[in-house]
Amino acid sequence: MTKHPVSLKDIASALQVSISTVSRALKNHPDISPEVTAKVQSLAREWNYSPNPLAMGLLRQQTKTIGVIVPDLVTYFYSSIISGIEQVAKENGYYIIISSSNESYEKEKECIENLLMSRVEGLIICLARDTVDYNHFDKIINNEMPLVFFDRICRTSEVSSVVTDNREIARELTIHFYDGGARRIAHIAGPQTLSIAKDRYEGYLSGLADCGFSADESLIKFTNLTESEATEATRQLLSLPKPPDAIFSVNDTVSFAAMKEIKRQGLRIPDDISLVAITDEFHATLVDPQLTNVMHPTYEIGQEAARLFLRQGKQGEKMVPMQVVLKSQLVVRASSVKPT
Amino acid sequence: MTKHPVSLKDIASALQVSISTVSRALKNHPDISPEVTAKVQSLAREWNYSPNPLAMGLLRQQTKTIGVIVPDLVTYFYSSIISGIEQVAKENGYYIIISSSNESYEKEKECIENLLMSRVEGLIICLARDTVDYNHFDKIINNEMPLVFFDRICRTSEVSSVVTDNREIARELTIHFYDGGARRIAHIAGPQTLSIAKDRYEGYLSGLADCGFSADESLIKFTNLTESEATEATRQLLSLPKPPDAIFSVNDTVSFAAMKEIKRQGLRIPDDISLVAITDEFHATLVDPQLTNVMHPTYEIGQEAARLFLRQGKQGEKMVPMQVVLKSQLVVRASSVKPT
DNA sequence: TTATGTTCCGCAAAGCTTTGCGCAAAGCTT
DNA sequence: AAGCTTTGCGCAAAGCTTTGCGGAACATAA
Repeated sequence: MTKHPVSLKDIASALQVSISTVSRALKNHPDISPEVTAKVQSLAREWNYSPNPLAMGLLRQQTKTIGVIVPDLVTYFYSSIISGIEQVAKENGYYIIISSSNESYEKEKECIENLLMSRVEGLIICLARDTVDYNHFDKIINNEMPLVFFDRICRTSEVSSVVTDNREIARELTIHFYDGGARRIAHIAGPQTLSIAKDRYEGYLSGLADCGFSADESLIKFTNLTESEATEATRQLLSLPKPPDAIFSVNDTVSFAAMKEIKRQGLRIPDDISLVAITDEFHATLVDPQLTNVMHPTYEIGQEAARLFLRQGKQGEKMVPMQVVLKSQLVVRASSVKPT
Repeated sequence: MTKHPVSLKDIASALQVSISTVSRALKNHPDISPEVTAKVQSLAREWNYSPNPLAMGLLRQQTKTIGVIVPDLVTYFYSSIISGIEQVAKENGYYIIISSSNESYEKEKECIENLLMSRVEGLIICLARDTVDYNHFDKIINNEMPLVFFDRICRTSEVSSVVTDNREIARELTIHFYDGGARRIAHIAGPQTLSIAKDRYEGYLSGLADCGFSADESLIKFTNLTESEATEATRQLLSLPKPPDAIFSVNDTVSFAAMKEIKRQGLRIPDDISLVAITDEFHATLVDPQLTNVMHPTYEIGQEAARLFLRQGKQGEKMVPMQVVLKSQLVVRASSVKPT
């Protein structure tokens, strides 16, 4: 049993032919006689030969590797997006290296450096929460290296991206609250430097307007998306002289923090407060009452991001940044329908 | 701006010295004069040189890559274990390639083939649910390639592994039910081909014995760990003439399926039925009532698995399979304490 | 001046694969 | 039989890095 993987050289010396002959025989090159070809192929199969990706990479000057940076690894949202990326990547012969920025700007820069050192062919990135300037992408963009942002994006005129229709769904959702009987609709927002947070905030305002309301400053709380700030924001909202009768929270972390705080105070959902979560079906149906939720097509986001990436890799010519917008879905459950 | 990453050759030709001189200068080899060393290092820094991992891999005959196979990617349990692996791997200059077996035996074999073709240096694996024979690891074991199992393990006399104290925690948990007032303690078990399922089942029996009970066949249901079978098992238990007053479910999927079904039938937790979940804190505290849970040290499992892996890689001599057992923690919350 | 010793650097091979080109032998034509 | 084509294979370079060894240039000693 060979300790090391078998190479063309091994086959060549076993068969007393040259390495080039083996290489050609394996791809049925017409220069090689049928007899030799047969012998080579049969031995290659028997010994389970497969080309050394390192050597191929060196030769072709490509690593067939995509770097992926996400704010965290353990959330369903990101892990299922990664699954989507992985599937398309694998189908096209690519590997992915996954890094987590832990929502930190510094860590994000570090990840990029590391991935570039690993010679990834390009990057698929979801911005960290703390990322507020975008110059660290200069090097990548200038080198015309494939780059795709998803969910939290920036520099859209230069970089392709995949997003969901955040503005629109936030608007729908706000109107849904109104239709469900809510009249004081609060919003726990995220940092306005973050594209998704900004879009959802604007959608919220737009929805309010559609319902004939103007924004009430006291019903809008900005957070940094942490559980503790979200809890605090909820607490403040609930202690208002006239508390909200519905809360639209900007993402899943905030949604669940709000829900916990509402329950902790002994308030009833949706009777006292309607709630919508941005999360997946599993989590939405896990709790009582089941949560109306905005479901993102996470797997598809990943797939689209990978496809966008691959498209960039191909056309060496003129790269036109593209933006793919996927539709989220509002699934109405008990948490947002007030008893009549 | 160079389109391609800078190589030793680029620096060498810019400085009119040989490639070997550049290589040596970068590592402060005494053969190289201080002047040349200084020039080389300064240009290397300026041009942001970093060695090509492909070339290094080819030279050293190592890819610095660990293949990781998990049953699924989107569960907190596995994704946080992967985080742990990733951290230790990165610290030691290793990359990881993650594959999902989707709980399928066939897919697991396929993943192994693919990873071997990618020239991973070894594998860290959690067995798929459907894996019932273990011959597909022969090739890896015979080649003395580093291999570590975690959580769901096999061939322990040949392969190192990381597990939690399943038997013991299952026993404790059963006794905890008894102490909490339960007298008909049911168990929704998993396939007995799976090490963890078997261990927990045995721990359950042992705990019952400690409480002076013998096992009641009707209170034990075997499932394949899917949500649907778990729901069905719960339904059967609840429809017994004398239904259980506590349910110990073998894993998180089953735990939540059981909880949902119990609630669907309008039964109260813990008043009618006590429940313990095997899950993380986030999920345990998300629901009403908060669930007593068995918390696995997931991140540490990943770290330990990676460390075991690295230890194997080093000592080329005699490889002694090691088993690391980590302690799980039983965190008591409302779901298992019956009102007195 | 010659022999010996340093100092400082380059050559080349190895690791694996692909591919343009060259070359020998065999077959064919006239 | 001489010249041409075809067939079938090998050489070598390129992609990047490390490292043993050889060697030129200079310095020192006798």
